[in-house]
Amino acid sequence: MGKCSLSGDPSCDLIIVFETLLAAFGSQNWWPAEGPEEMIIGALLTQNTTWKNVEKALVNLRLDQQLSFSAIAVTPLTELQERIKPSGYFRQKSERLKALAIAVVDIGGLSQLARKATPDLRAWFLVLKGIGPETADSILLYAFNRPLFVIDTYTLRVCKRHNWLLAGVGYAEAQSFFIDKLPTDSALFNEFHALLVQIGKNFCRPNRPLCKKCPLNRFQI
DNA sequence: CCCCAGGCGTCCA
DNA sequence: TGGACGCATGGG
Repeated sequence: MGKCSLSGDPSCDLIIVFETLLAAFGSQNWWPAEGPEEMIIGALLTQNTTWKNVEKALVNLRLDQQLSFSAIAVTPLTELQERIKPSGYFRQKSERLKALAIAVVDIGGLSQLARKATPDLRAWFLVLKGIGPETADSILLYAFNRPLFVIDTYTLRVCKRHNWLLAGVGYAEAQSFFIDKLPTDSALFNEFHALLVQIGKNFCRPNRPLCKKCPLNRFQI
């Protein structure tokens, strides 16, 4: 329990924010996927895209027995495009997803990847086109159980709306804001991020003033 | 009609 | 190094 870095009030700790969110929304049990491969595929498809549209693409892939890297690695690009079309950017995403699948297959699967990735697992993913910091951290946290805090548009928006972070703050600084104040705990990071998405969806619409009903209002500066 | 969604790569100053 | 812009479908 660090001292309060949110507002100067020692009672106002990020852990208290977490407890408040957990009480408001309950355990989220993320990521919504059957296994690590499905999780990673979903992570790529959900970039700047609603999860509802991603689910349609995942259904298409599942029905065609294509919800695995081994299948995607050898599927024709045009077929892959048809399956993932509902999740948008299908030309870009199909190329990137197939390249990722081939890379994973080449290294011998996810368990081999976890052992052999150099210089480390995060860097291995970041080299691939279409995998940036958020997608890489999501994969590490939700597929590999590594304690990295994921920063997405919801998280950034919530932090800035409540004045925890300044408007210009980017990914790395926002990530430090959380990991520097929290115990290194992948289960905590997992649940916390999922809860921040919930608060973002429900009480933090873009280009709008602070929502009066937001459960986090007592943590403002 | 508008804006938005669980980003990222490229380009340009 | 950082801010615009394109990518694309589907929903409110």
